[in-house]
Amino acid sequence: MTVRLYDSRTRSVVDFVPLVPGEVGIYVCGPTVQSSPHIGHLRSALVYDLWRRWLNYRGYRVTLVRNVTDIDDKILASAVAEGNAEQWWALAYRFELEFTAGYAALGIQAPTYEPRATASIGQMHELIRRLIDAGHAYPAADGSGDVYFDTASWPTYGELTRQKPEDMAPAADADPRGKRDPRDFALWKGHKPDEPESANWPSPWGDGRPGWHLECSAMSSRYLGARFDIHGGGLDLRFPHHENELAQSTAAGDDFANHWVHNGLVNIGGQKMSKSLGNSIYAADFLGQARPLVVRYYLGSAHYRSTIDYHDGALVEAEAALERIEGFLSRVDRRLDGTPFAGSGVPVVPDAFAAAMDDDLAVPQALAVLHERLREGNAALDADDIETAARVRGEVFAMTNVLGINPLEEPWNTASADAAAPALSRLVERLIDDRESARAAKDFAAADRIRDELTGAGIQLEDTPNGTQWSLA
RNA sequence: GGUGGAGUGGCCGAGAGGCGAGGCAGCGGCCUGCAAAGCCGUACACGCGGGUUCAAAUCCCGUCUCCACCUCCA
Repeated sequence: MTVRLYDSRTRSVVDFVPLVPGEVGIYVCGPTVQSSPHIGHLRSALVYDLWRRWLNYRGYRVTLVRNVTDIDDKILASAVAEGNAEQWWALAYRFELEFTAGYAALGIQAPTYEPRATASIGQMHELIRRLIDAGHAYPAADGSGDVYFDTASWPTYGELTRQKPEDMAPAADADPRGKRDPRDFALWKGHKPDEPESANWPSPWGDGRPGWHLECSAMSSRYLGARFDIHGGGLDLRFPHHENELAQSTAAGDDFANHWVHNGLVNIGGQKMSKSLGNSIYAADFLGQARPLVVRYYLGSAHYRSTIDYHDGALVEAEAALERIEGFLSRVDRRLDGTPFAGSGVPVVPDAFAAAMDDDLAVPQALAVLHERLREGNAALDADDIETAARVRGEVFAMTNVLGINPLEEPWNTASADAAAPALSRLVERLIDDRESARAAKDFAAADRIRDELTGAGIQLEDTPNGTQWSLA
């Protein structure tokens, strides 16, 4: 079984062959922490969480690096905005915490390393040095302290996005400053008088701060080496960000990423979320509309390269699908309890599921396998074939664990931690007993009254051959 | 202008030459005192116009519409 992935550079699905057998290094562009996370940010992080979990399941030891861009024009602009008493670094950290909380809510595993741009200034300087020495970068002639990458000096510039430099729309650069060519981009930005002193680092080319693209080149090689397996990020980062990363790293002599992976974006009403349109759905609001597990199911259920177009009702549908999973698991565990089949069963994923996941992480098809198994398991329970039910339980466990949506595992299993639970249980069971007595006496009006009362309190009843079950709605 | 991507049934969302993924919603049935859950069955489809083929949602030609990137962006 070989994992295959779509490499956006070659625009083809290729067999994934790790540089070091059994190990995978992945670098993902994380957010610029300048404002609150929206659901697109969550989706992006979730995509690489799924890649990581699947590669783990396939036996690879995965090193996942996701950076935090904690300095950039907008962060500094916010910090010096009129009436704002917050330091830029405090603002950056405040939003970083929001991102971390959003990731954690969705059960996204923390990256192996999560470096901040401002902690790798030395590595960036070293990279600039190499680029200047190689003739691919130059300090601006205007004495600004800026250092630019010389795109004209790099013949393959544009290869990642298949663009010819001469075809690129004339860069409407607001401030060409000391650039030799509008397409050149800043590696180092000289300090400006209106920017805070705390955002100013000494460098051989003048005091200043790093350009955006440079950090990812510096940090990926710092944590994963000059050559690593997979570079990921949002589709919107392909140009200019990833194109520039590729140019500066390879021009400096690094082999850089073996494969490029790009995740699709989240649209609202057919359009990308953007501040100017004011159509962003923020993570905190979204998580308030449904259980985090439901949000994870929803954002993770589309293929990672597809655009997700959010629509009203999407979370309700995801909730229903998830309840099918939860329904089977609680049903099967009730039936297996006390039998030799109690327990998780063998947590192995079905072949069809594995084949789907191997095929460029085809989660939609993998979910189809999961739902087919749920039907098989439910049918087995209907037929009281507990051996089959137990086998399916193991498969469902394995599949949902890989997808991070197993309701019985961390971080979703929150039941029983509540001290009030035993008291509630006792009261509900007492009412169920009363209802049973009424039913036995054919007093269905009384029985239904009890059920209605419980329903009104948010408690669902289900009559099964093994007695009445209850659950919180 | 350049570079990519997308148009699938009431909705979401896969697939990519031939047994109509899967989910949600619908309809019929089984089960149930009635429900719920579950199971079984079932209708509805591939933007438009041509073409290739025994066979096309899938290939080819043309055409329409939408989206993304080329400017900070997951």
